[in-house]
Amino acid sequence: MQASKRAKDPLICNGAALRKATRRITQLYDAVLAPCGLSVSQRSVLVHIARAGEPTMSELAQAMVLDRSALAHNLKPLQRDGYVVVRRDEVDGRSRRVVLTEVGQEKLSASHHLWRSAQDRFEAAYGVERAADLRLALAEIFSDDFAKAFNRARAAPSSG
Amino acid sequence: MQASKRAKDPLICNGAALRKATRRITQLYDAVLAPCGLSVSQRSVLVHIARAGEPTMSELAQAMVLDRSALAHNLKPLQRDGYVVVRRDEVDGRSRRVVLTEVGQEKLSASHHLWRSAQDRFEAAYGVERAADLRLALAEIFSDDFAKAFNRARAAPSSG
DNA sequence: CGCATTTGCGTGCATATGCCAGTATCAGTC
DNA sequence: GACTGATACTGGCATATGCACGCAAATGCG
Repeated sequence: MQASKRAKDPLICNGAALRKATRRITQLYDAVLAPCGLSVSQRSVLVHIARAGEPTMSELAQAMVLDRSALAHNLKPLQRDGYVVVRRDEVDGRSRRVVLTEVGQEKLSASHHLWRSAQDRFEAAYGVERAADLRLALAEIFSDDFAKAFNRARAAPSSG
Repeated sequence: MQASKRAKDPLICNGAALRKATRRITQLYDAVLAPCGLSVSQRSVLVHIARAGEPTMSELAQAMVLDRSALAHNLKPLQRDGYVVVRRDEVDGRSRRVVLTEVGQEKLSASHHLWRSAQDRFEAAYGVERAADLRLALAEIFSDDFAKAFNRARAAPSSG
């Protein structure tokens, strides 16, 4: 009956399960973050920029496990709202560096307590330790090494 | 690596981690599924329809943890390609029932070995048991009960 | 220095996802 | 049987995501 019982079923797609969980968590976090006007997705971009300093488009896309063109699209609303600016790299004219503006930094700071609230709620429901373990598992999965291992792994000869 | 060490950091957003892992897995699975012309997302819709029989839009959306309007949009390419049809419910004229066509069933069957290949690769890299545990964790997270627990867990006291 | 290749991005198109407003339909009331 | 409220769905708008293709700039080669 329960979906949780069925989840052990090897016929359940890992990708579909991941997508469903992501949709749910995005909804829950977005609802909590709503008052500050940032979505989880948008806040994640600002966090990654702040973490990296002034990354190029490629560096930022790589860090976010995001397609370059998708990143370019995602930056548009953030540029429009004045949270980030993109400028040509001084050394390599092909590269663009993404920079967090003052307004963007303030917005990010202002979003922190709301994000913390959402995170706390998640961990109250799921468990602090379990959440940390989950993040570790997810970090392994989205790592470049994992993608390499996936692509190296030949499909197991199905019994038939 | 540092990335995996940092994942334990309580300042890492669970939502962002989930989104990154989902983007990665979607890319990996989609690449394997490409020959059959279905994406993980599209195949997941067909799987859920097959599993449910002839669900209404609401039932299908609920099962997929997907917004009703999002589901309606997602069905359009599948209708256009003749994999599903949507018809009014005989009893309740407001409801629409989503039905898998012959072509849709064949497409789903044809995609199975490709999906199995992707799933096997994932589990070769991540571990069969660990994958089953992950699906269980994800199923817990996207369950309605979890959403209720999340929404109950409020730090701020409600006036009433 | 001039040209072919490589590299870093942006654009256009298609799909994915969600919110809100509007429409159609059903159930209950008088 | 018309009015009222609830329910199921659709459409419009905005963002998210990725692929194919084209542009601009750096690099390698003669």
